[in-house]
Amino acid sequence: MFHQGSFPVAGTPSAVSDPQVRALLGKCAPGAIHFHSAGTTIFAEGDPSEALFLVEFGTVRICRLTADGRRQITSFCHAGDVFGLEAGDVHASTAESVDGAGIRTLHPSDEAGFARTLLALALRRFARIQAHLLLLGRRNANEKMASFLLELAERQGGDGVVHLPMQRADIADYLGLTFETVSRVLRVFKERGIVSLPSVDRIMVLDFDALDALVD
Amino acid sequence: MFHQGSFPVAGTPSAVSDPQVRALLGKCAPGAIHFHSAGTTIFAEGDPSEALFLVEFGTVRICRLTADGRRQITSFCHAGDVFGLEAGDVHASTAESVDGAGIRTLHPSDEAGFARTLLALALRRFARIQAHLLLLGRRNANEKMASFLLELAERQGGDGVVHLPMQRADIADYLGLTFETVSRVLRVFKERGIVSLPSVDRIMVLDFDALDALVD
DNA sequence: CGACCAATTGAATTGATTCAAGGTCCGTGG
DNA sequence: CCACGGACCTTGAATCAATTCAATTGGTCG
Repeated sequence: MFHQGSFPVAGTPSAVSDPQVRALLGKCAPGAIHFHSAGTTIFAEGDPSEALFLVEFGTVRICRLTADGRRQITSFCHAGDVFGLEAGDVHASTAESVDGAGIRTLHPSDEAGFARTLLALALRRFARIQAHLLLLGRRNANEKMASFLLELAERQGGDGVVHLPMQRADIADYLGLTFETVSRVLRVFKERGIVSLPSVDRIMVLDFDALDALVD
Repeated sequence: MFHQGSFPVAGTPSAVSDPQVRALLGKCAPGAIHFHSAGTTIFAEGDPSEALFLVEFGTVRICRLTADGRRQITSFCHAGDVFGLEAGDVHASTAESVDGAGIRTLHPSDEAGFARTLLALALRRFARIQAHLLLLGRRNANEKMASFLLELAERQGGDGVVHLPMQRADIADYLGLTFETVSRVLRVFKERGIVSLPSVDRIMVLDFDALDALVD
């Protein structure tokens, strides 16, 4: 079993394919990689914002809570994603490891051109979040789930077998649903022959067209 | 009645109080102000993204549509707000005048430091949108409406009389509701003595604490 | 095996929507 | 000046999608 909490691991060089993130790495003092075991907090709402974070492996959820405990996950960050960028000097969201994640801390070495690199990243994130607004505000449970599966499938780039590093409650809080509804929608998809569910954390997409039809 | 469409008006200097926007203005060639009458499009999804826009007066809605016509308004922009910033070279959203708006076009004169200024703006917008995600995903109709009223009230900075430049359908599409629900929630607020409704486009907030209690 | 946590499934409930009238406001033209 | 038309808003009743509540099943670890 994984050790609890966060601890440093070997600082192997990042193999990041995204050119924008590579550009960012070139402008940062690369920190050590820390391992955060499943469920642990990387930073919390209100913590001072001092660095950026790069996901080396694993999955991170970025979330916010209402006073009475309802949670909204604003994004999942996978290997190669950068998170922790904030408008102010404290974090507005909490970042938690979903499944055991290796996180590299990036301390910006203040150069010219750094803002430009960061801007590109921020704008890209911005675009994704705007798409998520449409999903949360105007799509039903089936459409939300279809969108989520396609997002993961594209991200993982594979043959159609999608790995779910997060549990049902996380998916629910990302899509603005309950975990029971997530479960029910998956069953409906299975009954319709759109997916099969070889195990609880893997989904095999059999009919991409059906999912595409749902999202648009 | 207003002339249809967009036409130039006198290029009086902007009186913008926000320091970040002022900084941006200093790094841009200030374009002319165009007047866009109510309901007209400033730019549409897919249009090439070539400039930034500053709201001089009036209100602008930024929105996205699903294929079957459902609409999500991602933000309202009021006087002093900048919009039109995009990750790619085309607009991902549509911008429309809500009530007749004066819009100044800003062409970035490419200087050092421009990215930094823009980054600050983008991050601020980013923070607001993230808050909106929580609202759309995890709040009920009353809480959404309370949040919206407080947002407008703060923006207008006044005594508690809030002006609504947009109609019910716009509010609904911003909050992920139907216009009927917006209407009903306002009635409930009135019945509870939280607001009074002197006219259809003005809301007088009588009990800010009640609204605060709803949003958090 | 037994305990525990996650996921599934069913049944009842409910918050918001849909559908359908009315009502209000405002500008236009007789 | 008032009647008319149209756009927007309000309100009510019925419906429905998703939630809530409650078991039950499945999987994992000590």
